[in-house]
Amino acid sequence: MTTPAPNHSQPLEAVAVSMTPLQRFDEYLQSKGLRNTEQRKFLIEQVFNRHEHFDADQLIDQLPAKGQANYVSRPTVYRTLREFVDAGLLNRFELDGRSVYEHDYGYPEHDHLYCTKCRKLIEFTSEEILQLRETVAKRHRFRVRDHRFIIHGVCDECTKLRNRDRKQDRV
Amino acid sequence: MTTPAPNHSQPLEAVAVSMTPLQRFDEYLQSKGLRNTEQRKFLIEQVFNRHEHFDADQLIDQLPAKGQANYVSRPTVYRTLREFVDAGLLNRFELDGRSVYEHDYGYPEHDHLYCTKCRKLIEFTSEEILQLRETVAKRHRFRVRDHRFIIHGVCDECTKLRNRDRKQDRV
DNA sequence: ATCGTTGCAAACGTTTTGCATAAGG
DNA sequence: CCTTATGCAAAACGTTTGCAACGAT
Repeated sequence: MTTPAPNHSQPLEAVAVSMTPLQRFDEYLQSKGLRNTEQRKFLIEQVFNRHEHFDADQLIDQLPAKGQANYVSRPTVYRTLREFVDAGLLNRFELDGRSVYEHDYGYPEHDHLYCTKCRKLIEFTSEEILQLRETVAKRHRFRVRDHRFIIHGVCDECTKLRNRDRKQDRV
Repeated sequence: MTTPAPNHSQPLEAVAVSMTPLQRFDEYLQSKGLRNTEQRKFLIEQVFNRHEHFDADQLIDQLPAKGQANYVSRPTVYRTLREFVDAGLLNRFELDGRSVYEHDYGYPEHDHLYCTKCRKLIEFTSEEILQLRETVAKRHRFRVRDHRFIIHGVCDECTKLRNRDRKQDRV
């Protein structure tokens, strides 16, 4: 399994919101006639506990194992992640052929730099990108829902590491 | 299987190149000490025959079936697509959890609008996106290799279709 | 003659499904 | 009580791999 590094060097500031993720999820469930179960409450807690990019496997690894308290089965994790996305709590995008999730609710819109060496995702915001998006969409009479912009390359730390290794090779 | 529509409404103009894809692939193979087989020659022909976005399954569907002349097995198709990408003939990107390919060699850099209704990919070029990419990368001391920018939404045709359906509903 | 390539079958990793049981409202 | 949610097992999906036979140079 490939696992992207869950950190990001420059955390963006949270946007002020009136409800906690749990409250907002409750509202979503009620509006849909769905139920808030122990598993869902527990997963909300686990997911919004810390701000990180993660995939389903990384989340499952951090959950209690089978037999332990608060165990949640793999299918339920997948089903619940989908609910979180539908509820607007999480953002999903594809990276290296699997789904990666990040906080959406109460978090500013942003895009990513992706280091192909250490698999770190670095967030950045850009106002121009939204303008550009609108310009292009208008030109094609296209109704924009959202976008994905990801810049692939090598981050500063990995570049430095590589340079250091090269120097050592020469000695 | 999900299959994106293979057309794109406004084809970009080909860039002038000195070699055909086959010639360029031959050069690549020789530089790597690899061999050009019947299967590879046939796949080059099939892939560069028409300009479309396609995934592995769509390509395989268009190839002769098992038992017929020029049959190429599924693993070989996958292995060859990878070679084409390595050789710079094709571009690969992820869409809805699978790999999509498009011509790279002799074709200008561009990004995509993706209609989530009809799954059509529409190409567009933007000079600002490269500038923006550089600005962001410099700010994070990031070494850019490339980027993916895809705008999700609904294309003009699908919007018109929907409006027409709504009108009919009212009658 | 060598060594890369092919087709087959089987595996892979991720995600989804059918179904019987459990539990929220 | 009614319906949604869960866990289990198994399937689905796109893709990759090991290997023996084949074929290009």
